[in-house]
Amino acid sequence: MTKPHAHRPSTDFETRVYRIVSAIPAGRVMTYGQVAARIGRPAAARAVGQALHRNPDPPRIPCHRVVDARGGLSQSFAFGGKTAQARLLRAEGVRIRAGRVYPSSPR
DNA sequence: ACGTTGACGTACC
DNA sequence: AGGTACGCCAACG
Repeated sequence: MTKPHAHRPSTDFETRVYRIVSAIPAGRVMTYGQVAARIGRPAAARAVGQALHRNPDPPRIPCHRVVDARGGLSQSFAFGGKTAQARLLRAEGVRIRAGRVYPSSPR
C-alpha cells in the first residue's frame, strides 16, 4: 500500500527536509543552505525554505531551528514572525540579538 | 506545460 | 556596512 490517500502529498524532497530538520537537537540551529546541502542539493536552500513554509507538522518539525546564512530569523515565521521564532530559540538557550542568532551559535 | 512565487545565497555596487 | 541584483530549486495555479 503505497499511500492510500495522503492528504499531504509530500515529495521526496520535502520528506528529506522534514526528516533532517526533525533531527536538529534543541539549542542548535541549522541554515537553509546546510539542510539543502545535506539533501544533496546545495543550491536548493530556497526550496528548503518553501518546504518549511509548508511544514505539515509544526510541533513535530522544529522549523524554528532553521535560520538563514547570517543567522537571521524568518520574517514570515508562522504567527508572530521573528518574535515567535526568537522566543522559541531563547527558550532553548540560543542567544538572539537583533533578530539573529549569535555568529558562534552551535550549528 | 509554462510562468509565478518564495521562511535562500552570493556577488556586486 | 548596507542595499540591490541575479541565480537556484521545487511547489503551485
